Amino acid sequence: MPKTGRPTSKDVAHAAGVSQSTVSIVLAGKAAGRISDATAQAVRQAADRLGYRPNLAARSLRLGQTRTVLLVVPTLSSLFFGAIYTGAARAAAEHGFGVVVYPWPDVSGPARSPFAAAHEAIDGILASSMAVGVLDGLDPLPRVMLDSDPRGEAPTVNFDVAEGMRAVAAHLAALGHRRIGHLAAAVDAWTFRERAGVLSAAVRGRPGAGLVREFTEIEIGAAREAAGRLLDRPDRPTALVCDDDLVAAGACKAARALGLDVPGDVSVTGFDDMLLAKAVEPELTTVRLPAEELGARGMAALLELLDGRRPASVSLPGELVVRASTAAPRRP
Amino acid sequence: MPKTGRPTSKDVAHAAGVSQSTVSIVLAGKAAGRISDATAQAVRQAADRLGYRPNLAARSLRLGQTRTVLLVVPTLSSLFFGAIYTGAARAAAEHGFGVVVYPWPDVSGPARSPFAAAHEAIDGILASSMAVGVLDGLDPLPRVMLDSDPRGEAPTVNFDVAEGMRAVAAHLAALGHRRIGHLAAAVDAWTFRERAGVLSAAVRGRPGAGLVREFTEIEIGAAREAAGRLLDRPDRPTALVCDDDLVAAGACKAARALGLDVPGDVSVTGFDDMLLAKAVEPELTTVRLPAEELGARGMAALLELLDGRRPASVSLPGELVVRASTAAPRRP
DNA sequence: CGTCCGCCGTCATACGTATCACTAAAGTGT
DNA sequence: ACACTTTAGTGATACGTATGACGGCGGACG
Repeated sequence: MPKTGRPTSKDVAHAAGVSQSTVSIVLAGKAAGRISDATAQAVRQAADRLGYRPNLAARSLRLGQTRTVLLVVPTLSSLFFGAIYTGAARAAAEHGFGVVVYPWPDVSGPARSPFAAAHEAIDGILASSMAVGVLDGLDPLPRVMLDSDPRGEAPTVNFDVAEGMRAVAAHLAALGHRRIGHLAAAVDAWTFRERAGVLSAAVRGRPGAGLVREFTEIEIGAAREAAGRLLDRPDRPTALVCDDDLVAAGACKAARALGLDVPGDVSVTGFDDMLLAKAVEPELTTVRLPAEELGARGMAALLELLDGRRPASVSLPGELVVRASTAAPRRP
Repeated sequence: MPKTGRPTSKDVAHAAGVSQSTVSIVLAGKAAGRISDATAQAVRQAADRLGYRPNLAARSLRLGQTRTVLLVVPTLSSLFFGAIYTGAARAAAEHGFGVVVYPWPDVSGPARSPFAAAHEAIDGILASSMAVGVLDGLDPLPRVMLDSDPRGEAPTVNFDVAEGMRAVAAHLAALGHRRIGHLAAAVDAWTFRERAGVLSAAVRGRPGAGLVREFTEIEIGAAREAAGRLLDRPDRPTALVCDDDLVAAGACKAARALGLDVPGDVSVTGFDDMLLAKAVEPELTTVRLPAEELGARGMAALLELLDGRRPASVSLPGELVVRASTAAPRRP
């Protein structure tokens, strides 16, 4: 009967002339003081020769843990969440963990089957605040929240959007802008509420300054329309603060459509500093959010949590990047 | 001793007053003719009440399959591959399969551990042609290639880039362009070789037409430089054909930097029609590639393969989308 | 009345791993 | 020489599931 399928630890044991237990011990790196160097060498060689790799299902069953965590994000068709994934996956890999990602609601079929499927085989959850709805009714697995309200029960890893937004406001104030428009994301998430609150406060704090706000989906057409409404006002803002680079790109388009120059007639700022910010014309003044680092730090916190420790909540600074889309207003 | 951990099928059996086997049979949907309806009902109710969900590790161990497939792409920090993932994950979810994604080389640590980790627990591989290098030395798992040379051994699901590129060439020819520049992706992949070959042939087929080519990374700065080299030539092309929308955005920037108007002085075409194409100014004439559908069809093919059938290779048509970045040349 | 058959369900087992409890042999100290 | 420790390794078992081989219990049929 010819051998079929992948070699098991028993096969390795047979090949090396030892017991399966020994193989397990050696390959787990626990040979020190229990197995002689010679035997350990022989086992490793046999494993190598046979191309042995442990069966993860068996290991998971035995250990009661999967060394896999779930990442919940609204979508992966987005550079921002793609970067978060990349950072999270890298950090996880360094600790021998895998990441399965559940984009919600992108993949939500009629049933919640895809999530259910993923959910059975995970040890913990790393979730974006924007996907919080899907987390209801799940097992109380260890959980870390990304860019979410720090007052929640779970540890959080955040961007310091308040500081970023304050920097934007200060930058525009220094240029002499007094009528500010805010293109706010029509998404119910802590980060956007925070941005709106901080911007309002900053503008209110300056005598003679005013703020008007429109909400928009994070989509180019919608952003363009919303920006159009803002720019159509009799007291047209001289600067448009946008919650996202893509929205800012839409705002630039709206301005151009009205015959306005950016930044000559109206300044525009973005948020995120993804690839898009340098691809559009003019290049966007924006707040750089280190999304990949957010993912990595979030994963690190989750792994700490799984390890029984209590990770501290983290807040990553955003950095104002001044490019070509902001300037002093012509007629303040 | 208080119950700890998740309920098992044994717990359900106990609660329903039947054996564990019966629970397994009922919940697998194989009750017909073997278990009475009354008993089946009782089992299902007990399972529901306890919140039972099967342990996937145990199931995988028993069945020798994981109902999980691996998606290999160069990166997820890209709208294009993000869309492929989304399509693939949706198709997989419909069949109760999970997807674990391995972005390569984004997450490649010093060791190939992250991949190895993922690899142990999968039934098949769906791989982008641009990540082909990482596939060497793996178990001969069922495999479907995305956008790859159809002459390979594995089934492929492709874009018909030849047809798309021919449409671009015809569009530019109809506008009166004769000196064509090609900003080709400096990536060794079938799809780009195909594009270059088709464009060369199309231009060669028209008397009096000429083609110059520069290679570039798919990155905005590099694209800008390469486009600059093309536009600096004494016989400056009147149209720039780009292998990617991002490259096209770079080309537009280079043109503007030289004081050239797009499309007045030079036409530019992109490829992919991702979000970027409508965010830049002018909006790009490009070839729409249905990336999400590619992912979905690829996954469907892989699932067929896992089911023992032999999936047919597929070629998805790309569609020319004419927007504002192309026009007749001023001085042909 | 004996036998056979369909129905309903249980028993036992194996998947591959990690680990606890144990043993046999060799070394150590007095 | 004896008790004791250290070294090197083995045996047995459990994790939770799916399934092939059985078994009891009616009713139907000859």
